[in-house]
Amino acid sequence: MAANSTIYDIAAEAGVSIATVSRVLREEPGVSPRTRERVIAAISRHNYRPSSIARGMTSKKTNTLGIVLPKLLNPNYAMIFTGASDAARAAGCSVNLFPWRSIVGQAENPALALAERRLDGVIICVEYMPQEENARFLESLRELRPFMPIVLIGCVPAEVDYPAISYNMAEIVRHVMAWLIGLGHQRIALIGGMESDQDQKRRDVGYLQGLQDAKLPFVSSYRVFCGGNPADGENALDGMLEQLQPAYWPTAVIALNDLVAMGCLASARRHGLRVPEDLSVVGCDNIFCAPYLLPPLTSIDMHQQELGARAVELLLSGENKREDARWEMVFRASGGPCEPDMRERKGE
Amino acid sequence: MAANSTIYDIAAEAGVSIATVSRVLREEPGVSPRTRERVIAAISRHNYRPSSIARGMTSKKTNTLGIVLPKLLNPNYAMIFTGASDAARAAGCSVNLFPWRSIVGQAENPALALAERRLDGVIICVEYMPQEENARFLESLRELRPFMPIVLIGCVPAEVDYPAISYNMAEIVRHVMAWLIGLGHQRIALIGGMESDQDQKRRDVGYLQGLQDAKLPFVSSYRVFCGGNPADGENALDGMLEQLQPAYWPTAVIALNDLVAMGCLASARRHGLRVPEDLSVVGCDNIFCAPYLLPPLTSIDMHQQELGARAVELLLSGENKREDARWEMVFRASGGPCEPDMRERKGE
DNA sequence: TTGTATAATGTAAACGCTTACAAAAAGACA
DNA sequence: TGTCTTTTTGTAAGCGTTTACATTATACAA
Repeated sequence: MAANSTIYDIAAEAGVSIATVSRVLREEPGVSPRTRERVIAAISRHNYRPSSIARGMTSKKTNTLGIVLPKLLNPNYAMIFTGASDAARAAGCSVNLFPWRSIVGQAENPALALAERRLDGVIICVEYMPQEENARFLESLRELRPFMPIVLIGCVPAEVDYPAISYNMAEIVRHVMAWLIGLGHQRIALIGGMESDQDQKRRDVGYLQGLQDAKLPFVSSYRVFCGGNPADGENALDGMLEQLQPAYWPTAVIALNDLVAMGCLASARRHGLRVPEDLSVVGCDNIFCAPYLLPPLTSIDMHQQELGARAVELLLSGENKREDARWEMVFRASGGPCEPDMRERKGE
Repeated sequence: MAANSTIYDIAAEAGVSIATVSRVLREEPGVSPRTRERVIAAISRHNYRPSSIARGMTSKKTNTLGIVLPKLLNPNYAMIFTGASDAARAAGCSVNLFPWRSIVGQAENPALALAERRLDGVIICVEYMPQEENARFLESLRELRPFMPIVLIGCVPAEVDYPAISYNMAEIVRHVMAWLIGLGHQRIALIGGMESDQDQKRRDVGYLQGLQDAKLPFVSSYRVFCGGNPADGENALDGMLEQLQPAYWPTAVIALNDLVAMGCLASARRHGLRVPEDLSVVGCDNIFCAPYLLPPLTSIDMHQQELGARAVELLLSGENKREDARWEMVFRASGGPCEPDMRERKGE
């Protein structure tokens, strides 16, 4: 009746040796039908389940993958996790989530926190990691690498030689810039991201390229660093608008992600700006609430569940290759053509 | 240099026995300072980390808790997870997430999927579980219980004798009903939840009590079962509105959760209903986007992070007691007084 | 010096499995 | 019937720790 009986109990009960029980457990051939039946009966009588701990001990496999994510409260990462978890389950593994903070809080060798779990592999999302910690982490990952397959997810610099599913934020932002500029926008703000963060560096590159492509000047007031939550976006846009004459207000903003974009919508509304007529807003990640905001949010869909799933597949394949993540722009009402600007005429 | 060296390697390197290394590892007293130092040096030279697998083998502790949640894509559960994860970390444990589907998909004894992991305890969120599967699951939990501490989270019926942090959805819905009725609403809809789901049963009770308290009739059209996503809420309200004469449209809806409420907002908007003037909407869970919807959503804050944290504490305390979850109503623009109803006058 | 208490270290078994190898049983065939 | 295969089953070692217990070193008193 015990869910915690051992293989010995089952063997005794069925009148066989533990090797035979083990064979039945692992569905190995070479067990006579009669014996197999007796063993199965004993197993179900005891509600027996082999200990994954003991199994891991001998087989050196834990059937467990790890995934390191910044935080789950952003639905973006919940999607990645879900995709990874589903794919792993299909392959007979489960996925352990390591919030970024929990492992980087560790001593001088953060990745060792992963090492002691003896995972069969680990997926690491390198987004949002502050530069310095990121560097330390990648450094300590080097120690881990010989013993645990690793796959990176995110805006992974070309020189980082790990298997990865990566996307190029520079390219994405440049694309959005071109689109906005094509709609007539000339004053475009880039909001969010920590200055020190890797992804952000790439976003900046794309932003500057976008301006350059259209021979637009770089205006430093249009470039604001901030955290990744709605309140951060709200404060950031508030600050920008309050610092500038209305005549110089941007006509479009590209937000770090949809959360920041949500904050921008709120700030715009509070400042009497209509979206998209007075201000176009573009977010990123296409989280579930994007279509339900007012106006619905134009965003970049990063296909996060697929991303998570592909990371698992790459991890299990053992190949050391880099793949590109899929992404696409989802057009909704919050992004639109630059309208004739009343403010400009009013403002002297 | 190897992150996967064993205690023997360290012992050899430091010229001591494995017992001594083990003592240093576990910071036991009774190791001379000189020896300790040598061992520590060897450990860091090798980047050695004791295998948690092997540790679990002897110590019978895995320092790992499990948490079973319906899904992470609803920020509600991401919050619970985050709270639990943080609290667990503070206690030196990590938390494994088991999506509900992944464990209920199992054979006839779902809880055994948890058993084989030899977790130090497991938190189970019983929300949304379809009645039949829920029953099977609780049944199989009985087998697990003698060997693994269990804490339930959710609308746990009084007769279920498990340690739990529970909330009474009947009470909450009744409270919301009283509030809406106090604002003059007479036609109140209850939208969402699966008919078979335990929580939903309690919501129904609260709804009926609320009507009874105010001597209002029960109108079956105002009662719609549906899934928990925005699209479900949208379809559900669409269906209700299309089925009824505008004169009989509800003036308020109580939604299963904020996702469903989001869908209701969209449906209302599409039907030309102003919120809250024509239709008040109340959600549940107070997810991060609730304040950013238009109008901002009145919701029930379930203090989910705290809930998760308390579940962990209860689990680790080993006490078999039931605690009440905290909750409070958060008033925002989507819920308001019942306005003189133009529709009623227009409709013949 | 010897003896005794205490601190430091070592030995070996155990945890619950897997697996290589050995042994026994069952068939096949002469 | 006996011999040789083939199938089935069992034995024992090993995985990397912890831990009870044994042993040795050290300190101190007599």
